[in-house]
Amino acid sequence: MSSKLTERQQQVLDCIRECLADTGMAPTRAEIADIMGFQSKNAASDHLRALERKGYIKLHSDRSRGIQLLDNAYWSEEELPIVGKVAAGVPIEAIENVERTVPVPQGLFKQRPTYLLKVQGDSMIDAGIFDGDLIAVRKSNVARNGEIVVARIDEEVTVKTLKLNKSSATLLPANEAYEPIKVPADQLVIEGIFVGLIRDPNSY
Amino acid sequence: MSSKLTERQQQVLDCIRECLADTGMAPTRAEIADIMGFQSKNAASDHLRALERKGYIKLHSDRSRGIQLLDNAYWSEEELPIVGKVAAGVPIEAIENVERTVPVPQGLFKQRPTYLLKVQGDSMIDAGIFDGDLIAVRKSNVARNGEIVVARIDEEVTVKTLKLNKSSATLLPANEAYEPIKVPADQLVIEGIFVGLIRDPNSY
DNA sequence: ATGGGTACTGGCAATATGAACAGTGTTATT
DNA sequence: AATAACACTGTTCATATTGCCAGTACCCAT
Repeated sequence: MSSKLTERQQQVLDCIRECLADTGMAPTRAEIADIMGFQSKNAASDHLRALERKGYIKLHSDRSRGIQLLDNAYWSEEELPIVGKVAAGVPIEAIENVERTVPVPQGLFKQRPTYLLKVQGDSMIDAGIFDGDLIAVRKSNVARNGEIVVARIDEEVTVKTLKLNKSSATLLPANEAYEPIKVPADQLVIEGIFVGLIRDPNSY
Repeated sequence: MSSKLTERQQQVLDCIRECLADTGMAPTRAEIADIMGFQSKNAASDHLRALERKGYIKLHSDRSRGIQLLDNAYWSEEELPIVGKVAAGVPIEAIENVERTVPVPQGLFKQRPTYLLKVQGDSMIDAGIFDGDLIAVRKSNVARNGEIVVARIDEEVTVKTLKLNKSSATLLPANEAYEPIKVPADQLVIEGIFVGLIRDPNSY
């Protein structure tokens, strides 16, 4: 259907999306020009016409901010992949690991998740994260003290609470049966931050 | 927080929601007046100012269509109401109790929830249901043994695991600090069944 | 080499829109 | 009886915004 966008057009589309997410209003041509760094409003106009021609937006003529996003329901739902059993050495975002996708609406969680991870094991049971739960993860390689993170140590991925010391980090389980894991700061790879949880008691 | 709306103001708010859902654009004062049947744009202006004062919308001055819906997501489709503190005697689905709505996509949970309930207290903590969690509830007046239910005893609403005996029922908490509640079958009112859980660690 | 799509600058006119001001009438509260 | 909030009509003015025309320049496929 919708033909491919050029890099610039994609940037303009992203810019519109951001405005929408930010203020709830579509931008004016002048605002787009301002954000994108154009000297002329008409540059934005041209891009908008291109985006409409390619089927990504609908322009309501003579209406202020009359830009309507089409195709992907950006503002109703976003399909997030569920990353399942993570094989050793495979990056967590590898497509091979995607079991299925689940629609997660924007704004369900304060922080927007990048993907979902199916929890295995009960090491975070005292934090209310159970085996089989889906956790919403925002991809990030940094995290703050006390946050629940998805971390990788030696090709293994776990969910733990992050405790930061001066030169090392500790991954804290939430289950007495498990021991805290102390990791030198340079061996720890943060994959993402826990931003939400979804549990379905009827799931299989 | 946000004070109560008059009927007219509610209608104007609905009108804005519809415009947003329909075209992706907030309406102008003239459009509101047109839809609502006002002869004067200023009638719409007055209502908008009232809505802003009461905390339902944000008006961006001097911007066309500068109406931003606050708190809840603007594009209502599969929005489920969050039922908060349930006052004694008030039916759980009373409109007065609706704090806000959250978009929940169909298919997120195996069983489709009817509403969301914000959990208060830690009586189900061992079942991974924490204070502040949102639980998705399917309205039902029957439940099977072992299911986690939303039940009402003497005008009070609680979330517990249901244990059915011959002539009575027991509501089982998941916290050692709480005692099981034995209820004659005819005094127990099932409000709904626990069908899912949503947790946002960043929610205030 | 020619035409079309992309990616802009710059400017102008028409209109869409918000804001402010001056009123009228009703209802609820003090 | 006075005050405030509500629910409007009607008008004017400033400015926000769109739409369009005229150019320039680059790249790609015929």
